[in-house]
Amino acid sequence: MHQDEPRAEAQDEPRTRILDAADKLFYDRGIQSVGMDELRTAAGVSLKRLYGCFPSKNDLVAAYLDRRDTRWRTALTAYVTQHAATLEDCPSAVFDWLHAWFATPDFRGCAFINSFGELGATSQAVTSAARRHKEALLDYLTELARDLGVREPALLGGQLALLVNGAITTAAISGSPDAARDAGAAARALVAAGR
Amino acid sequence: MHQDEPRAEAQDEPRTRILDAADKLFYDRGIQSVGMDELRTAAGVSLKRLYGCFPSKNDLVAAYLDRRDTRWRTALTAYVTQHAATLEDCPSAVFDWLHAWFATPDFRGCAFINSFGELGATSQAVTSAARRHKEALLDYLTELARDLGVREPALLGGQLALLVNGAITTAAISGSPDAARDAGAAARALVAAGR
DNA sequence: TTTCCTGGAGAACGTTCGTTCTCTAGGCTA
DNA sequence: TAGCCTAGAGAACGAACGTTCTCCAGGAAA
Repeated sequence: MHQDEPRAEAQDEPRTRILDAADKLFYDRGIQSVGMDELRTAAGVSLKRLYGCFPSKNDLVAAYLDRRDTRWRTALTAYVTQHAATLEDCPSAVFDWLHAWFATPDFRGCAFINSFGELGATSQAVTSAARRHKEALLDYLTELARDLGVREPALLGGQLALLVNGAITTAAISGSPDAARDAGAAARALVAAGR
Repeated sequence: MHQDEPRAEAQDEPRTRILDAADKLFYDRGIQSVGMDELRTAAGVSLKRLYGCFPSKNDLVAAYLDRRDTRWRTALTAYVTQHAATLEDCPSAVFDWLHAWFATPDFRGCAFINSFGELGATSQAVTSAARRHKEALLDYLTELARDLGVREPALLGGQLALLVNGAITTAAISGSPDAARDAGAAARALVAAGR
């Protein structure tokens, strides 16, 4: 007799396996480059079950982006709250986390920017997912700016978001994580100037 | 008898029409979403001539990116040299030009970032085209920083590039050109701090 | 007029994709 | 054991893609 997993986990284990495979493949190679058949193979799941969990590829893409949004922002905020000793250290911690991400071997830019560039013109769902993600990032950074007691928190928050997005795309295209350092320095200068 | 165009122009008129159609369609909807047949129709050219000018879609994509690179950077530098009264005005002029671009009705982000997100993982040609484009932009901004007599021109140039790329992606996803204003203000603050 | 060459229109080919359908094996209930 | 339901494996389908091929009209050359 084999060991049984807990009920709830076993229940959506296929769904999780599919999402794991989608996350890896879609992020690595882009959405249109990955077929449902390859996805099925990677997830180790039958086509019937794949379409049972996600009625269409669009649904799977939406779920992929949704899960990636929460995971990415959770990882960022967790790192910042854990590694920033003081409030003043928070902006630097953001870019430290980015630097570590950029140095990851399979880093390939922002999934939302990539998806938007690929499908934004044809898929309203992708566009709004990207918009929600970037708005949530902006909200977080604006809140951070507000906590810093800066003169115009909305302005600084927006500028930090520009630096984050610029660093991500630059690091992806250049293939080097250095952009995070320049961005961090710029962020510190902007915070200092905004007081 | 109809009027004859000049020889050289008539010679590659089909090529130009193809590139014009490719520029519009690829930029508007992404590369993989546009088929060669639709391109042929938009260019008003036979399939035979299309494949005579560009032996494969990859070649057309490369030519599309190449022409867009030179046009984009030419337009930027022309605007800056024309609208910046003093050297100090140059950074602001860069972001003024971006703002005007963002407000264009068919603005849809950076063609190179979009192409990279879509095909960077599968096409070495697209990756290196994007890399060359961003490096050329970085060189221009670094030169600009050097002319401003700043302490670390390479650092400031890189930071201006981050702001430019961040503003482009943010404007594209948010659908608003406001990012250019925040980026311009950040650029001025960074220039002032770098002296 | 006949022949030859160019180029256009679009049919055709082979592949790939998203999605559905068929067939079958195996486990549960009676 | 007999009947039934589930789910897996993968064939099948219709559409779309990149690319090539066929056919034919029309102009230049002799």
